Amino acid sequence: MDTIGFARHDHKSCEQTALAAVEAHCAAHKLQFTPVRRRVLEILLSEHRAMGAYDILDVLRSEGMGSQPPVAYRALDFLVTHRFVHKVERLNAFIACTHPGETHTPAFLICRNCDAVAEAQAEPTRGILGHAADAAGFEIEQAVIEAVGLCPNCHEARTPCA
Amino acid sequence: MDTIGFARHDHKSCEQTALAAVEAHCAAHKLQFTPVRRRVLEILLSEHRAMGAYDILDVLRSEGMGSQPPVAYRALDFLVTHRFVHKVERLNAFIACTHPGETHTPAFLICRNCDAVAEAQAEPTRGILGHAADAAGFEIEQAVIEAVGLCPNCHEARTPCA
DNA sequence: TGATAATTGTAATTCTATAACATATCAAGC
DNA sequence: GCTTGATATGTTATAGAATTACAATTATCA
Repeated sequence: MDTIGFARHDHKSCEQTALAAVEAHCAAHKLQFTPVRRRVLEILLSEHRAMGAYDILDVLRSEGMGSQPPVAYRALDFLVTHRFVHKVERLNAFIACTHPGETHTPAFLICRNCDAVAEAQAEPTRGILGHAADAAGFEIEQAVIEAVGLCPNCHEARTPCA
Repeated sequence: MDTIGFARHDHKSCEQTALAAVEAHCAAHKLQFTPVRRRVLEILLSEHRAMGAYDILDVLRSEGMGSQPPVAYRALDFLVTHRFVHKVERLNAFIACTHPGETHTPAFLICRNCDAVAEAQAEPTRGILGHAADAAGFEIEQAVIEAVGLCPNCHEARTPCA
């Protein structure tokens, strides 16, 4: 329901809101929101799409902030650990969280045509998966939920008169 | 519910059943179930666990069936395309389907301690994810659903007197 | 049989991620 | 303020996963 999804919207404001939320969260939990970490988050927020670690690294490099993979991966580790950024397994890529700070289980809608990614919400411990896990005696700690398909824009483009 | 899951069971028979089902499906659909493809499936069925492409390649190599990555990846492509094998994105690994031939959306329960993987069932177009997709105008074609946590065996080992 | 498509073999490369170790910076107690 | 231990960064090298490109072979079917 809170899939802002594939619609265009005011980047600047969602970017600033997210950044402020992360800043607040770090301050509250005594986390070091260092320049590299901040910059990586800013890059992801401003691009507003899933980016590979090396794409991010290219930007960092061009800005003189470290040019070796571990620099990017370590910043991403921090951001992912604290749920400010999510990893999209299917794309081996990373995307800024659309509502950092809140606890949640992200689910992603990935367009196979344009690679756009929208973040939705899931509740893996409920529903069929939850029942299967219970039946198997499996304790779910974390879930990767990624749907691949066509986003509204690409879907429209392919079925002109539907 | 049909998570045979983490319990021990008769490998030999599930192996043969699956292989027969794949053979039948290929015959019925005029698919070329070539020696390499068959061998890769056999390896995955007999190991009965998620294996990396290079693990599989090592076995092929030791048997003189091709020693370069594309050999393994192409066989895996075929097997994944026809749903005889699934890719576990979280592990960059592949696992034989426990009920090939039937159309289904696999969901995986991955133990973070012993890397055991159980296949369960999901219905991504239903539930919260389905609603979110509908709301966003997104058409789900395929889904990756992977839960990470502790399997019954490892869970037990960690909480001795629970 | 001959033409076409599908599959396999092989070499090289690209993309993704981590290990290991040195250096620098931060945070807290003295 | 200084010391100390922990945390973070810089850098080199390497490991792991996957694909491109092209040649050679094998299957399929008219």
